[in-house]
Amino acid sequence: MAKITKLDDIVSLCKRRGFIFQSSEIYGGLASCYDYGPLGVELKRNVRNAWWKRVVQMRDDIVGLDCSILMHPMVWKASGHADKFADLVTVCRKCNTRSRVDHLADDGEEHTAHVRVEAAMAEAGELARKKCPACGAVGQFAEPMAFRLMFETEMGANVDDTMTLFLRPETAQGIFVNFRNVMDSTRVKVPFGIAQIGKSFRNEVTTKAFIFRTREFEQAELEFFCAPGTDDQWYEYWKAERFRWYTDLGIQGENLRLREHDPDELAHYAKGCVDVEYRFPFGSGDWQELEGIANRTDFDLRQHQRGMRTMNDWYEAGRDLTKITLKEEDADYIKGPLSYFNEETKERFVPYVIEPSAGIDRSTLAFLVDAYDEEEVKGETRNVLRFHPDLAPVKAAIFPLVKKDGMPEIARKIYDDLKARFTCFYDEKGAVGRRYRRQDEAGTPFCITVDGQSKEDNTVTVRDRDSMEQIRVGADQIRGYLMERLGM
RNA sequence: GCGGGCGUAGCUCAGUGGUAGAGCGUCACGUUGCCAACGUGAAUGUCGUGAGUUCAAAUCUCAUCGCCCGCUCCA
Repeated sequence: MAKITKLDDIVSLCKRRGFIFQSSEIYGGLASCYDYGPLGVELKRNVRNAWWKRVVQMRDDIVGLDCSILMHPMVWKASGHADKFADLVTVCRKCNTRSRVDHLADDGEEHTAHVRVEAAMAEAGELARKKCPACGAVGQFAEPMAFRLMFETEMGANVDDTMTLFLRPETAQGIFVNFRNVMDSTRVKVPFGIAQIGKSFRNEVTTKAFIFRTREFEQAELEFFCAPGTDDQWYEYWKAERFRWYTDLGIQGENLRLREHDPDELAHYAKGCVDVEYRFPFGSGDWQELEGIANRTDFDLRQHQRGMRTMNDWYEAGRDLTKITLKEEDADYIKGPLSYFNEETKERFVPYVIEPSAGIDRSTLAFLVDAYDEEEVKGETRNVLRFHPDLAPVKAAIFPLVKKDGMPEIARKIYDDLKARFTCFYDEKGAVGRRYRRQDEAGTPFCITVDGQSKEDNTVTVRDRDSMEQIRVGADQIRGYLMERLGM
């Protein structure tokens, strides 16, 4: 089995078959942005739907949400993004290595704790005595560059009355700020989860690697709220459950793994974090993150309780986020507005959160790469995408063997019937063998062919993508047959 | 942001100053009639973009955009 190993081959396949195009290509392209073509949009939608079905539809303890990309600026003050997503970076003039100012220490002693951007600014003045962690040169740093990791935009048509907003860098915060609303409207009880799929935006320092790291990307996030003390078991549960989702959809086990973060790698609020990683064929064949599953403790809800208490300061500071600091927590925070009351135990607490956060674009790429296969058939190379039926962009293609003798009419009728149930493709042009192979490269699981015999006994052939074997099925049973084989 | 490589048809690529090409794919017709068959014919190019040098630029120079690899970075 010859697997493609170069990213270029994948990019080429994606363009050739209409999965993924460079954004704004006729204008020379726009860095880090990609468009999904006719097959790609179906694939990506299927990935999204597979996630939603598993995480929301099939469960009675999780509900969905779809919140706006633009949110109140205070959301990002409370979450910490407004501070931390503005890291200062400097370059060592001697070795050209870039370092974050807040990562530098005197005489090169390393520390990785995040500090507020104001503090980093203050530190920037002291670069003269900082040591480059790469080459050891002291005081060779250039003027620090401020990286705004959140996209900014303005709301308001009247230029004199606009407010600067951020495009969300993650969908999770929209869930936290709607925690109260969902609680009040849906009669859910802890433990329960809120799930959301949507676009997020980050000004990544580096992008690259095709659609793996882009500045505009789609996330599928679940915030699963549980009682303190039960968080460890739910964390373990979601690790296993999320890993299984990928393998159930056909990712080969040897290309997938869970990687637990080291304690010093954890964000300050996280109690535990594990990545679901896939071995992508780019870079040095490195394992790359598809999804992170974190135990975020009660950090987020408590932060938003602090944010709610800070609103007056924000107004008084002329709505300038940079001029305020979050108010300290109420001593009685556990009874705050985002707390939960358990009727049975009569206990009130701020729920802990387990967060599985998956990248839809990354997963789509992984499913695409993993499904790709080449095999030798009679001296010819057959390219085939062995998608799981749930993910296949087109579920069945319907052909007349030849474009005459009434075969197209019968095939059309079958096509019209099937397309109401799932995505189908009709093709009557050229040799049937070529049509089969084209569908192989699109990953279509089944091809239905109407031939001479169809008119006599009302049967058609069903050709299997993976084995290339054909069987005859009654034309009036074809729908049920396919639905069953497709697991629908 | 640094270093290296690359950018010519939908894809893979050839083309080192003098008429823009090949294979594959696509389309049409014929033939065939179950696995990328064959025959004939056809369409498709801002040679990434812009400027410069030159009688003449895909080719030389500069700038710029984009992609890949390696650093760096990365909740």
